[in-house]
Amino acid sequence: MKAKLEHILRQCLESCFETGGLVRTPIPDFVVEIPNNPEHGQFATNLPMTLASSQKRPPREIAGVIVEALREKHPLLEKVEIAGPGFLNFTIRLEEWNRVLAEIITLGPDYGRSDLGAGERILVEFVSANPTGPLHLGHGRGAALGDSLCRILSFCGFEVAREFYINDAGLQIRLLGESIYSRWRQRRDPAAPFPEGGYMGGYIETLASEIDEIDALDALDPDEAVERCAEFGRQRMLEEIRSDLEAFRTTFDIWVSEKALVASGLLDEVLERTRARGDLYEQDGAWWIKTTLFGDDKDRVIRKNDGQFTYFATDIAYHLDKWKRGFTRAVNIWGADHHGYVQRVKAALMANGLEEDWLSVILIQLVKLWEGGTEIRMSKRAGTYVTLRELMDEVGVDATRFLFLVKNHDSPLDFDLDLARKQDSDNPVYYVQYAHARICSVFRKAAEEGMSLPEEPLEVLGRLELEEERALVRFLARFPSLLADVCGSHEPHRVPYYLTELASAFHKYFNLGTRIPEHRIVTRDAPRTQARLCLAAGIRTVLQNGLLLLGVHAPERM
RNA sequence: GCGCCUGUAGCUCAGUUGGACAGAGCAGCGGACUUCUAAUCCGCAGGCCGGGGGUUCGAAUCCUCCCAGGCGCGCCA
Repeated sequence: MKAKLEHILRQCLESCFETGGLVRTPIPDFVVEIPNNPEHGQFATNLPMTLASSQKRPPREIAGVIVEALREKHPLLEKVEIAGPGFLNFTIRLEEWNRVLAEIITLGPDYGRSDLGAGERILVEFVSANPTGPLHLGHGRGAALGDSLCRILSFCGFEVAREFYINDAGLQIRLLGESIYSRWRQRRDPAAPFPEGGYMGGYIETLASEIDEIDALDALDPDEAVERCAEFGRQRMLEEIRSDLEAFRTTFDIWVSEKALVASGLLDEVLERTRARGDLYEQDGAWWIKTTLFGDDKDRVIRKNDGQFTYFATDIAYHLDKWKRGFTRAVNIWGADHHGYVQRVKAALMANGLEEDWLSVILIQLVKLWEGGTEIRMSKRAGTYVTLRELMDEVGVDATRFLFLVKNHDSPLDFDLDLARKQDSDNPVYYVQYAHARICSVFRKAAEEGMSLPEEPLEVLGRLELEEERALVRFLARFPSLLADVCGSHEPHRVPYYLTELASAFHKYFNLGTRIPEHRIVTRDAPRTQARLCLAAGIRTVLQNGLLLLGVHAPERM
């Protein structure tokens, strides 16, 4: 509806230009929005004010010209008013709103789907954990965010690829191997040394006993044995990560191995190209890339003086590989502790001829865990951290995902275990789910009374006479533009907020019937009941579609 | 020291990309079940939007300077 209105306004301006009512100028950026104050209409625009300077006329006068031009056409509009310093306030005809509701019922699971992305190919890389240990809460937050964003983008017509980058080339994997090998040796010789900075978690011991059963490490020299342990650990941890993510309802299309990437020779190609452009130089026996040419604060080493490539080098190669695979845009979801790398990666990509905004990086802040009013401190090195798996087992996937998604990614998240465990309405996920279950229950009741949805919703929707009902219809109409906004802002947290607000409006409406029987959905008045069932069906559809985009179930009973 | 993020009710956070009088949930107090599910709803109370200055018709939102907190500033990965 908002998009329609914007379109109408543009058309209207064009006709004002043609008739000479307004001087032809470029159309400025203006907004159509839903005012907080209902007295300001169902929609409002600041268009006249944005035109004031180029037209050299007072906003209210311009508004008058526009209103005059609108008056003739557009059956959509019930009322247009000039208000305040030069706003236009719109009221849409009731029939139009009812048409939207009828459409929601027809579209069902497709309501909100769009071709906004026009098939644009976009690569979303997220989680990308080192396969050196189980996933922790930070990964969970990234998984929920990335997965939900992907669901929304593809619902809106983007062709999305979900990718997990496996950091399996560096010293971390070697250290994993050493840690496992050490634990294996300690099974016989408790005095065997444990590597400095090694992985302390109990899962290392599990891996050690697993490998003991299938592999004769005794027969190998230590170096080979560590190698074997590393490969075994990598493999097992990847399996575990993959199955944990699947349990978390997060799947990936592509798993890229850093090791394979390094072996592919792409790195040499990148270096050659960078050298050819003159953005590579040697100093102190190392190779440097001139990232300062593209907004970085200092140049960066990509090959150390010992001949080893830095992590940064493979990162550049990796991102160029994404580009070569034909994606017109890339989104990375990183922990906020990596923010220092954003500019240098972008700089390196620009040095290779890419546009700066080809890559956008979403940084997610830390997750802190709270229980009984105190913070549970976690340390990966010491192996004292709560895993995503434990959290899922403890509070369930629905609550975990919802609580991760409900906050903006750039503010730190306090995860309250006590709250997450609660099976009541304090827990926002149940509040929303309950609204859905309640509607399902209403339909069961209606069926008992022999009532169901009408064949032709438009014939009965005129019976939605309560202001609460009409406001609900208008609220449902916002869903598509909400999703469009999320595609642009990469802020899925707006969806749970919207759903919570919708659930609240529904619960409020439902409760009208507890005092006044005529306000119940199912009454003896058949046409009115049918109209209200339409409304309930519309709400149910939006709740279902919205929850699905969050990866949260919509239960029929609770 | 430099860079990024954050600062809104006692607590946790929204705030439609600069709009009209600042919102919600929890916590507190007081109410509503012979019901389509009370996992719900209604009412009361609670604010110098960290602070100062600026930009304009208009600022929680943009600029600038402070203050406080988090994170990052390796030829580590």
